[in-house]
Amino acid sequence: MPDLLTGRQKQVLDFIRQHIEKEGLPPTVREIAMHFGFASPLSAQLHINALSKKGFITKTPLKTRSIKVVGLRTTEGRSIPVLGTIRAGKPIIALEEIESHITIDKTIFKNKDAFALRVKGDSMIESGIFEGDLVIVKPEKEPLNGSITVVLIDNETTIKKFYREKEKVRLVPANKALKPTLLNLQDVQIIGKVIGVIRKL
Amino acid sequence: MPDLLTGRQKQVLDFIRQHIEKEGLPPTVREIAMHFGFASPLSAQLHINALSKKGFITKTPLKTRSIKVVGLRTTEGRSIPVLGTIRAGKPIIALEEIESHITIDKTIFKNKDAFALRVKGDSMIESGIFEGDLVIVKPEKEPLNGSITVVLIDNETTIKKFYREKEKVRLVPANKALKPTLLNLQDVQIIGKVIGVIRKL
DNA sequence: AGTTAAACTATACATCCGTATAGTCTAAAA
DNA sequence: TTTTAGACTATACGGATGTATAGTTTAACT
Repeated sequence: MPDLLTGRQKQVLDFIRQHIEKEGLPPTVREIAMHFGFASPLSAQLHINALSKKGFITKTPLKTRSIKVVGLRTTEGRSIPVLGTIRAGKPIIALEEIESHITIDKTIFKNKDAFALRVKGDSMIESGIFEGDLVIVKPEKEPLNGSITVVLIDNETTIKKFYREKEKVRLVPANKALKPTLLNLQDVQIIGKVIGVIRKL
Repeated sequence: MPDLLTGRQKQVLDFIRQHIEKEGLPPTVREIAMHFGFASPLSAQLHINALSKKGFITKTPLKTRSIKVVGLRTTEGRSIPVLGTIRAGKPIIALEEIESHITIDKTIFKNKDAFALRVKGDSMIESGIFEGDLVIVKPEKEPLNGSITVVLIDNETTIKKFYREKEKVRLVPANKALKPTLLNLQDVQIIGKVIGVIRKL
C-alpha cells in the first residue's frame, strides 16, 4: 500500500511537477513558498521533507534545485522511431525507414526495443485498430496464439491475429469482410507483437 | 554562418550538456569551475557569457542553475494528469482526483490543458474506444456536432457522440446495443472533446 | 479533556550562488 | 612593437538558498 498524500502535499507535488514542465527546472524552496503564499520557507520545506519521506520525490541535501519527482524526467518518456515501411531482411529497424520519432510513456510501454508503425488498411477494425493509428510494436519472433502481430509477407506489412498450426501460420483479421489466410511458416516474417495503439482524432 | 567556439568553450559546453544528461540538472558556475580546476568562478562565468553571446546556451540572470543548452532535447513529451473521476462543479481537473500522470507526445497531442481519462463501459466500441483505454480529452464547452465528447451526467462521466439540438443534447453511442439519449442542456455538463486514444494491450 | 498530527509563522544562520573589480599571462594580429 | 583577445587568478559583495529553532493554530482521534 503506497503512502498517501495529504491534500496540501499533493498540491505541492503537483506544483513541483508543473514547474519542471514549464521552466525546465525544479523550483527552490522559496519559490514553492512564494507560490502558495507561505510567509516562511519552512512551510515549503516541511512538505518537501514529507514528500521525500513518502518516496514521491528525491533530493540531494544542501544542493539547490535538486528536487527530482520520482518517475518523472528521468523515467518519463521514451523516444521510439516511427517506421514508414518495413523491408524483408535482417535489420527490422532500418535507419532509412525511420519517418520520425515519438515520445511514449515509459511506464505504459515498457519495452525498450519497441517501435511504432502507422496502420494501413482496415484488417483489424473489430479490435479497435483503425487506418491511420499508430501501433506500438514489440519485436518478437514467437508470439503467442491469438496475439495481434505484425508480419511481413512479400515485402508488405500486415497486422493480424496470429495462430501457429504446425508448420503453417494462420492469420486472422478482425474484420468480417476479410477472410483468414493460411500460409507456410517460411513465407512469412514475423516482426513482432502489437503492445499498444495510439490514435489521434 | 554560426559563431565558432574556441576549444575551451566547446569543452565547457560539453560538460554542461553532460551534466544535464547525467544529473538531470545544469551545473552551477562553481561546479563548472571545480570540474575544470579553475581557482576562480569567474573563469567559468566568462565561458558561460561567451557561450550565451554566441547563442549556444541561454540563461536567466541571477537564477541558480538556469543554463539551458539550445537545441538540446528538453522534452518532446508532455506530462498530463490521469483523472480517476470527474465531479460536478467548477474545477474540471480537481487535484484530488489525479490518479497519476502520463507522458504523451507533444507533437501529436498539442493541447496544453488536455488530460487523460480511463474509459469505463463499452459505449464507443464501434469507434474503436474500448473499456480500459485512456482517452486524451481537450476541455471544451461547445464541441462540434458529431465529435466524440466527454459529458458529465449525475456525477458520472460518459463518452458519446455529441449533437446539439436547440436546447437539447443528443448523445449517440457507437454501439448498436445501446440507444441514443436526448437530454436537456442544463442536465449535462460538457467536459471536453476526445482528441486521442491510447490503448495498452 | 487530553493528545497527536498537519499546516503554518517568525526569525535566523551559514553557506552557496551569480556577479563584479582588478590584475596576470600568453599568443596571435596590426 | 604595440595592441588585442582568450584564458585565468585573487578576492569580495549582496542576495539567494537550504536548513534550523521555537512557537501558533486548527482539526481529528483516544
